[in-house]
Amino acid sequence: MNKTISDIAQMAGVAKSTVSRYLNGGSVSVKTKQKLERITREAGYVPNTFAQSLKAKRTNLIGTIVPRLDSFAAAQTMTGIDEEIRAAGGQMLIYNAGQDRERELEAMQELARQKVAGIILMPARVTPEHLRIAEAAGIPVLLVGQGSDKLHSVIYDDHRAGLLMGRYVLEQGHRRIAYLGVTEEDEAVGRQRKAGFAQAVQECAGCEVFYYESSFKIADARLIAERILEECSPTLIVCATDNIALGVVKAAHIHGLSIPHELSITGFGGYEVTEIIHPTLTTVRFPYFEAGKLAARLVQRLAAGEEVEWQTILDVELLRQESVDNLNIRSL
Amino acid sequence: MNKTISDIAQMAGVAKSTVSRYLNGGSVSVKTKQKLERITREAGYVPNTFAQSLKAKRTNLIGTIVPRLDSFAAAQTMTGIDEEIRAAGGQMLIYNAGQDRERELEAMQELARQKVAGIILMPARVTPEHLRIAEAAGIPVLLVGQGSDKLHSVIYDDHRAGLLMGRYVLEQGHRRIAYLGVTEEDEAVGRQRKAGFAQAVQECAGCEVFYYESSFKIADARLIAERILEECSPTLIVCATDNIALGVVKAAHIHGLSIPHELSITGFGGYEVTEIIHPTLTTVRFPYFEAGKLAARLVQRLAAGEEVEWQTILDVELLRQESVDNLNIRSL
DNA sequence: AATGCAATCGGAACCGGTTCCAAATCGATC
DNA sequence: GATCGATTTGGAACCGGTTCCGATTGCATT
Repeated sequence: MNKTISDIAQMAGVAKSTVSRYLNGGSVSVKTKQKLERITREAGYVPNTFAQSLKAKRTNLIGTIVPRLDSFAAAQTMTGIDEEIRAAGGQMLIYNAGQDRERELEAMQELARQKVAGIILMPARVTPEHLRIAEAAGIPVLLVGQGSDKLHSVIYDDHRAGLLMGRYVLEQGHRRIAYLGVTEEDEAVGRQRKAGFAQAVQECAGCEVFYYESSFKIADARLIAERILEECSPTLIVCATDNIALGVVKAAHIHGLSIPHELSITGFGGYEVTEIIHPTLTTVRFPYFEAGKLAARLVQRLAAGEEVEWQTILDVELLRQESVDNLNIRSL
Repeated sequence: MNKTISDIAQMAGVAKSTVSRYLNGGSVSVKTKQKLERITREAGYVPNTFAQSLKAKRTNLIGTIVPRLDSFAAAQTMTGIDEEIRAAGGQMLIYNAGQDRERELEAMQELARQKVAGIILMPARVTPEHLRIAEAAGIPVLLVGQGSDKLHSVIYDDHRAGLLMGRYVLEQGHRRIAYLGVTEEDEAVGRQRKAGFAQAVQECAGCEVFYYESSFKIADARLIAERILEECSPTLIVCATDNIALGVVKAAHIHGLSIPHELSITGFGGYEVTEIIHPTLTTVRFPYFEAGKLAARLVQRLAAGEEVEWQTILDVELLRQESVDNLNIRSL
């Protein structure tokens, strides 16, 4: 049913090499060019991608491995990647790892099998296994969100994000603070953000901080928040992600605590929802979309054999909104 | 650098047809089986997908065309599709149409070119162009969210959703209501939901309803909400999507209106955020995830040449939450 | 009209698999 | 040890393109 290049060649009475040359802009006489134009159009000819890739030994696909599809950060990053790749005439193949390291590794191998031009990976943690597979794959692998000294990466300044947030809330007069973080297995979110925050705390005398840990899920965060409220009744809870902050907001509502007067809350991420809820959530904006665009550009340059910067650190921005009370004013 | 089947054959001292047979579970003696097992492992052989697909003339890819990547509904649906396809050993290729009909059509053609096994399409509207391309593509196309008498589809009971919501809010005593909908070009969201709601209104005497229209964007909804509040000061605003409802919630906060006592608000969708915000949003839950799973199953069966039900209507569920005031109690 | 050069074209090989068919091998039986 | 049938194997064709190379054609020049 679908026409092949040989069919076209036969219909036009030329060799298939001529048809191929016509299709790829090789030297073809005006006469045959016109004839082939007509025939390919009438026959509705579309070249077979596999045959092309088989010969070319490559594709214009960029594989993207995301931890999950239904997260704001992942969605924004994917949108950025997609926009950039499409502009360059390529395509994005999305692989959902479902927050499972095994599947992340499988995905890399599978994408390598499919000879994608490059892989963009958003891992929770970079393990030696990742490096091994990336090396064996023989195609460029670029990390987003987590750095590595062995792979190219686009990362956020998580340390500075923590520092900015820490300094800001201390400025606002908070001295009894709970930090609700995530596992330290996550270098960027788990360690760096916390480290930045801890540095800010160190710069300030007489501040008591209680560290807690949650998963990335809203429901989990909410449960831990209840424990925090019982155990140490802080004036503020700094949450490692906006989603965690949403869980804490929920817990505060349930406890009947008004935000920010009875409990201040902050997040990290800059999710759209932070501006929608009331009060709006003070957070640090991470440029997910821009990271996606940049990652796509870089991985395409890598695929083309160019040298690119080893690591790009994207800047973050503190968004001062309504969920943090200014204790200085109140105590006047 | 990458080994081919011929390399393996040479190393093992057999014909490449034997290697192929070994790989695909054909009849091979125990001895050569063991030898090939060892050699393929040591050589790290991985078959070339293109060569396989070229011969097989098909892939195990399912193409998914979404209107946008950063929407709750799309993310949930994609997650469902992905889960189901992965379980069947297939893969999902995501195409982001960016809410642009032209790109939707392009995507269909491009996916057809790549000989995907089937296409899952989430269109805002089904046009004759869609049907034409779907027909020409020669591969199964399944719609999610919008129906058509020419294509297989998985849809939601939008009419019933509107009806349920309408009846519920009328039960709660609301008689001065604004309905903030979307363009009627969108058959499901724009027409059916509104029609269901309108039917409920018809069943009830003495109810005044004001119809407005917004885009799907939170920011737009917020602007229109301000106009609604000025123009007709309803006791309740029924919004065609949860995102629109979020925009209205925002506007209400800005106007200092307390929800639900001074203004009740409802949405449609059942986005996660509706349970997080305070007050929680009364809405109708749409089974996006289940729709994705079902769509994936169906499109795979279609790809296998099986007959499947032409249209599946998934049921919706009213979620009574806190954003609707019960006027009956108040007026006692 | 013969010559030379560039533009155009056809044929064949190749990419890396799968599959068909015929040939070779094997073990069991007589 | 010859015969038979079942297994196993090798060879070749094929999928649908691209590309190399040599042959043909066209055109301008002498």
